[in-house]
Amino acid sequence: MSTAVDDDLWSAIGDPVRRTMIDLLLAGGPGTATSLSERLPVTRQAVSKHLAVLDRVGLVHSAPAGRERHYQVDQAQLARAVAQLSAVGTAWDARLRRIKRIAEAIERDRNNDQGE
Amino acid sequence: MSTAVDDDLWSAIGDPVRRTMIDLLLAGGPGTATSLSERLPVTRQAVSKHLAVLDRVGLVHSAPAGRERHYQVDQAQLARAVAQLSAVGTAWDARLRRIKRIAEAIERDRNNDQGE
DNA sequence: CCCGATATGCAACCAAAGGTTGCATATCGG
DNA sequence: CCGATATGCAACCTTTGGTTGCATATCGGG
Repeated sequence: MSTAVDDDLWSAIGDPVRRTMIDLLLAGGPGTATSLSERLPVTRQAVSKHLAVLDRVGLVHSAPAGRERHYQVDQAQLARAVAQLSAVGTAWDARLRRIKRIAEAIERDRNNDQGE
Repeated sequence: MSTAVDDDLWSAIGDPVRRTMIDLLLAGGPGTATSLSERLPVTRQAVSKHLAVLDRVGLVHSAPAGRERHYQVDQAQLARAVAQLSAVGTAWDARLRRIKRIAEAIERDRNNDQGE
């Protein structure tokens, strides 16, 4: 079951640029649109839009500091996003294992029939 | 470190409709664009486009069967995608723990300074 | 064998999202 | 006070997800 909020979280971290931005903010601490854009293949304005998206879903918080605006990751919300990721991952993983188990069962049955 | 192929995998499973499609294919076995669209809030044509995207990154395979075309999940590729998910998840998780540990260390130092 | 029903595929068209450039505004610092 | 720097806002372009309409192909009963 997926809620609208969860889908928002997913699409927020689904963008590769936004994932890299989160990486940079986690690795280097709080940063600005300008400082992030220096390490990304897109312009400051594009970064700014991505930050707005991340802010809207609560993955980052911002605070004005003079003429700059500092952004930092909301750790609780990111932890929640990580939980979403691993939830989908484990769900698919379980399905794959179940399918494999069934396939093996069928294989065994087929061998039995041939043996009769 | 992310490669172009990995980004393709990510963006493929980043779309909520495509994630649901994979869920449906895993739960119900092989299906067609028409059968999937009956359980999704989008038209058959939209589903068809999504299937083309999933096919292009190798997450599903298709085979014509009379007037139908059956799609099924490529288990190995999906397993790889799941690995990508959990890799990013654990990386962020590790960063979060490290940040928390550093914060606690700073807190301890501050208390020590006050004690001097 | 033929014809209606069903499953696809292809094309045109629309709206939202990601990206860019250009310009206006605000703050820092000598 | 003034130049340099950091943002914010707006217009515009391209890609992507979604739709409708139409043509094509196959299945099956009469």
